[in-house]
Amino acid sequence: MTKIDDVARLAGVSTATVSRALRGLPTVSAATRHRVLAAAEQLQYAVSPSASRLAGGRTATVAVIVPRITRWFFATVVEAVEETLHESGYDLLLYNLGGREHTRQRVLRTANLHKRVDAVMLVATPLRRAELAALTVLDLPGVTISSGSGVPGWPCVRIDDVAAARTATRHLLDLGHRRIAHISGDPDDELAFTTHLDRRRGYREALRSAGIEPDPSLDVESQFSIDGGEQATAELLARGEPPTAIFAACDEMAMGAMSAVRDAGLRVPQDVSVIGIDDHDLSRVLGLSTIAQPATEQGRLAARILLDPLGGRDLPPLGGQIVPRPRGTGPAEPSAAPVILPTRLVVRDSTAPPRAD
Amino acid sequence: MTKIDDVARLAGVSTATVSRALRGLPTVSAATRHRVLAAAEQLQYAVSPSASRLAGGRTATVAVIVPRITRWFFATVVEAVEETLHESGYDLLLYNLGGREHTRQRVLRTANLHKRVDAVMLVATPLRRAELAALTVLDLPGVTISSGSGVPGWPCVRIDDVAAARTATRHLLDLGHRRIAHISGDPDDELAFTTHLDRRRGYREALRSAGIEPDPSLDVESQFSIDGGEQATAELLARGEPPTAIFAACDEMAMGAMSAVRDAGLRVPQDVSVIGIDDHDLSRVLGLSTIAQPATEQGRLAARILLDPLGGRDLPPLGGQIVPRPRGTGPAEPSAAPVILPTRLVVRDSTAPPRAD
DNA sequence: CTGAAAGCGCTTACAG
DNA sequence: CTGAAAGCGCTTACAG
Repeated sequence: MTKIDDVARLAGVSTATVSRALRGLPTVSAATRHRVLAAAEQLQYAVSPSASRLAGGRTATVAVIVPRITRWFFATVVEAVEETLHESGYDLLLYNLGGREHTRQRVLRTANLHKRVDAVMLVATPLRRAELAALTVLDLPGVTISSGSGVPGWPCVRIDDVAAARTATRHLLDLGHRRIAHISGDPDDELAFTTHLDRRRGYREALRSAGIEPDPSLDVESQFSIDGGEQATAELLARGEPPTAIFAACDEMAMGAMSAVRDAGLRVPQDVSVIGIDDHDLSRVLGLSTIAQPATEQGRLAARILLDPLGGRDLPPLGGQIVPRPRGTGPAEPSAAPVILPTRLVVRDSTAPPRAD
Repeated sequence: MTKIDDVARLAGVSTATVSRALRGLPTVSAATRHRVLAAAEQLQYAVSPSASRLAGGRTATVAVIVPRITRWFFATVVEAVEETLHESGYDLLLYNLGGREHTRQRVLRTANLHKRVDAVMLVATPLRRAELAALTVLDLPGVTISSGSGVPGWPCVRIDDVAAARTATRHLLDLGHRRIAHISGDPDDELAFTTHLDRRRGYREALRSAGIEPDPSLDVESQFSIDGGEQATAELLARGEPPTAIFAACDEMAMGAMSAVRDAGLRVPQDVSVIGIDDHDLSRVLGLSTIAQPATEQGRLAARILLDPLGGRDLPPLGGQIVPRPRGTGPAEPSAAPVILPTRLVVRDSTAPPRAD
């Protein structure tokens, strides 16, 4: 393979000049740059990332850590992040925790991230104390999306989960429901996934605002998945007097709920209304009412916030309609407020007034 | 940060010995290894990947290229690949083509992959001539999953798309359908995505075997997505005499088809039967009949086939029930036959005999 | 089994 | 605007 020396020789300049010209540094004359580019082109020269990283001290790589790439929200976020990162010349190292403890321990360790990436993006993965310490040692920049407890010094992009849950619950209340169940979060969740806690809080707040004391027997914990929603709902329907409406903590659970309601011989929404949070690709097809959250925008915005101080190539300046607050030019302030993106109630066919009996 | 010299000094050995001990090379005495490990532990030493890659000539990184990470099949494959790769100490660089031509040109170029990865995994992305040439120059090992035209010298893991489509169509024929429509693949597909061509072929073969000449007006092209399935079906139902059954090239299209059938005031399966291919997570919930394909197994197997000659760490030997043929110890033979994984007809509620009118 | 030394292929002060 | 030289932090023959 051709190396930088070959290009230097052909262009009749030093390797330092080749390096500068190829990276577009301003301190190269137009004529020289032109010759270097032509030589590199002719020789099909491609820089060695390892050598460049070792000498330059930056990897132009970001670690993106998600709980499960197969879930709608995470896949959608990653798709947006991938595009933004690659546009700016950054590589994306994907880590899928998959609920496996040993994976988590391997990934979120000083040794793994050290010198491997310039920054970390953590999606819906609140850190434990030891993990936080490991990252602190590295002093890496990073950004979190939808993470309960943020990382000190890292910006955070998210929605207001409490408000989203409140809106969903209120929609059911407005329709006249009083027995409103909630299905949510991993009970044995070692991973401290806090999203479902916020959503439960919003659910309870909305009920109390309506003068209803939350009924623990209408609050079932399960997995954040289709199967989880199905199981939780089956359990709910088996317990004495069934609810007239179910607020599921995410659309995938809501889909499982719809399925379980039908399996029990009941109809959605005539017998049981169902609402979720997300606006999953399939929610429209299923007629599922939901609180839409902007997954693509969260991914894109988080990636740009991350890249901004790193100085990505070809990155258009931050600003425009999606950024709700002005940002300084330096690194993010330690206690920067999270960037909250808006959600929106989408009413479809899965919610209706309770039967009048 | 602590470097290899620090560890060497503390352990009282040379850096060469530290390097060998840390990588588990056999030519280190137990006592020395022990001292080195203790020193590394004490200093919290983590090797610099860039330095190691530059000196060692291998990156321990694999590029995984998928059309769209947000689709069920690709997300599921990537999840399995990620686990297998990381278990073996390899990094996963994710590339999501996303149907964007410029992304594709950037990724599948000699310059991008050169020295960045040790191998490439190409999922459902048949290569064009120029791209093939670019990869050939690199002489990189690789593996393809579900790629129409393979890459010479690269093993391929896939299902038999023609047979899967034949089975789906035959299921509809067996139920008594005669007017069977097919909805499939991207018409303006610059990406040469050949999966839909194979599936169409299977559809036509099955019809002909049953003495039915395929009716072009029952064969509609669209996008490989929910929306695509919806549009194609709407179009189909608007054209004169509607079909009594629809075979969709993938489950996502089938879901769109179910939705469109209902939007047209018809019932599934009473008025129109629908079947897809995949066994998407949601297919069970939707009661969608389908041809199940093993996405996780394809990903895992392809990753292991890739890693086998590269010599991944901690990789259990290939073999066991999922590998249908014995493999040599050397690199894959140029003309190795594709590894075909089995599919399975799953009958649910979306297919039934046509109405007798 | 272990070490001294070269070398991997770049980038970065520094000097001019 | 450009070049000579050092250095990034490892691994790998080679020699012992």
